[in-house]
Amino acid sequence: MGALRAVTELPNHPPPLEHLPQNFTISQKTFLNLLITKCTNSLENLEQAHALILKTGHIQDHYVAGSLLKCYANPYFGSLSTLLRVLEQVPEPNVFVWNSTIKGCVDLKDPFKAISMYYRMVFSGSRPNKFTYPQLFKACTVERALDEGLQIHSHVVKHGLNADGHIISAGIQMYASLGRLVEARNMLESIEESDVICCNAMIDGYMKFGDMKAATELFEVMEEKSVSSWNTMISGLCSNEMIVEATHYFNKMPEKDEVSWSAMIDGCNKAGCFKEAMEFFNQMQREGRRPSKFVLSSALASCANLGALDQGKWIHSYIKRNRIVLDAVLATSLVDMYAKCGRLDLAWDVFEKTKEREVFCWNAMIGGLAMHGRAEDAIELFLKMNVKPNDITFVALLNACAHAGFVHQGLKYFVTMKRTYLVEPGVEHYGCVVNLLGKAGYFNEAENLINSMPMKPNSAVWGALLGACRMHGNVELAEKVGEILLDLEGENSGRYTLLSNIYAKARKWDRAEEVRALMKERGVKTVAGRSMIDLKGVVHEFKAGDSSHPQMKDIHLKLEEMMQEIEAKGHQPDTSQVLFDISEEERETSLRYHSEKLAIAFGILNMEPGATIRVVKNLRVCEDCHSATKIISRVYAREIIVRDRVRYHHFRNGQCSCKDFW
DNA sequence: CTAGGGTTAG
Repeated sequence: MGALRAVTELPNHPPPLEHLPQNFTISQKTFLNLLITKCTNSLENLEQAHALILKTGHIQDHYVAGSLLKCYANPYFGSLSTLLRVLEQVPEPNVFVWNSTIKGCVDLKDPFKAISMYYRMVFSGSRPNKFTYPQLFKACTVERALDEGLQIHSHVVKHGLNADGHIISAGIQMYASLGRLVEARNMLESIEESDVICCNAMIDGYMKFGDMKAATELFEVMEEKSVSSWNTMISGLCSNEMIVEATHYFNKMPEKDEVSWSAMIDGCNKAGCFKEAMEFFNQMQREGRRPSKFVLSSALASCANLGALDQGKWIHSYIKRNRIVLDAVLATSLVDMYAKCGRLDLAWDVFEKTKEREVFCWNAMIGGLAMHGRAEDAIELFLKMNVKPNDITFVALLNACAHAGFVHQGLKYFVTMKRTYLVEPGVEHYGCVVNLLGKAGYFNEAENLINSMPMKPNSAVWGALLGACRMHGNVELAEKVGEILLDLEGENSGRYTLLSNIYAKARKWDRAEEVRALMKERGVKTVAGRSMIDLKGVVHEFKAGDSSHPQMKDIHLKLEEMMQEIEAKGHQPDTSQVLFDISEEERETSLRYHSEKLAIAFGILNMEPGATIRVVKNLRVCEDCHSATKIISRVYAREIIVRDRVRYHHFRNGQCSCKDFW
């Protein structure tokens, strides 16, 4: 503000004439320019500076006007409408003013506007330069606008700018992201000297389309590789689930930076290797490297998926200890971690303290409540949202309704999401509603909905219906849906398991056996059930049939004892489904227990009396385990929290929070 | 005169 007053007073207090520099107006302009670049901390200041610029006529100066435009492109309080209004105030914009406008449109998330501004620029006779095109290619990338991209490319060639690395790398990215790898490669070949960044962009493009061979070949022939080249390889390999190869590059690279660690840890997460991700995070600690917010956020995601509450808490305290700013993303990661580790209370603490809540943060909290079956709270929170909900929000909301059996509420939100909130329902929303209807036993309505979908129902939609058939023992429909599913997604072992279990429960043993035989015939491998439990910061993992855990003997003894105990208290073992989730080989060794029973026994064995046992399972719980766990919670006076693939089960005193509805 | 490119997070 002081600076503003000073400049306002400037014209009234000119320095003595003999000291007036010849370019006084220039220096005033420079001062103005400095002022507006320092004014970006609030819209109010910026508007005052803007008024001053208009009043003094400096808007005619392209240098000043360009800087002003840049300020209005600020993502915090900039807005496209003011940006464009400022442009209209600039007489005969020059190339710099146009470039600032184009970049502003891209930064303010209206890339098509950027392209149309370019056309206006060309039409007005301003000649684009090498600074114009990178932003335009970026705009085409975001909008997936191939036609415009081709035209812009031809302009680049026409202006003789097709040797500029900045432009070419943006062009490569555009073509590659649109799957036009040949065009991207041609662009790369068109520059004479090899440019590291262009090569990296090309490698990234190959990786995104799964062409690891081409990516590796290019990487090998590169004369000079930057750290980013290695990083690009690592994240590309990880996104193609090639963790071993990525690790190889990670270990081989001559120097690692922040991004290398982040790419490796997040890459493991993306490939579903959460334990490996944690190991890299721990390795990073051992090597004394300070994790960036990217790494912390990825590590929190690993904790969330592993149910590693202690580790997650440690990261939270690390963040506090080191006074790392809890930005919107990091706060959301924390909310998600706490919710997924079964601590809604702690998730809520973080959520409540987060000032600038973006839609992601709301989604994490609403999704967390949904997972725990707390539909009323999820709906209440949804109604308090002060930002526009997005598609994910409605997935969370509809799931909340489905978990709690709120059919009418769910249907209401399904209708209003489009009408009131202008969010177009996608196939996943239809899946949620099919799940909602099916679980409540409205099979006709669910089928009608599937038939009326504007898009082709995917396997998740049919899977939701099959799940409902299991709950209600609807064998006829299961048969029909199963056939569709095994056709649509013949490689997914879970579908065979579910269908076979439905038959088994209806005592149709021959049909159950047929499904199993079909699976074997098609060579589909079962996904082994795995349960994880976090003990003092170390995640222990159990698989049915895997006796590698050092305490396995004690665990089995404990389990035998537990089973006798609960059978005496009325638990009737249901063996019809127990054995199918594990592979043939394991079944022959006659293992009686699903992984979560092993994990629970381990917990009872090792944790202090009364401590809550938290288990995370990769599949859904079976009925036998569910009813056994209920009784265990009563007999052993333990709270047991099991997170399955879809939701939470909070067992306490012989009851489960899902009210046996899952 | 100013400015532009690749790899990492919810």
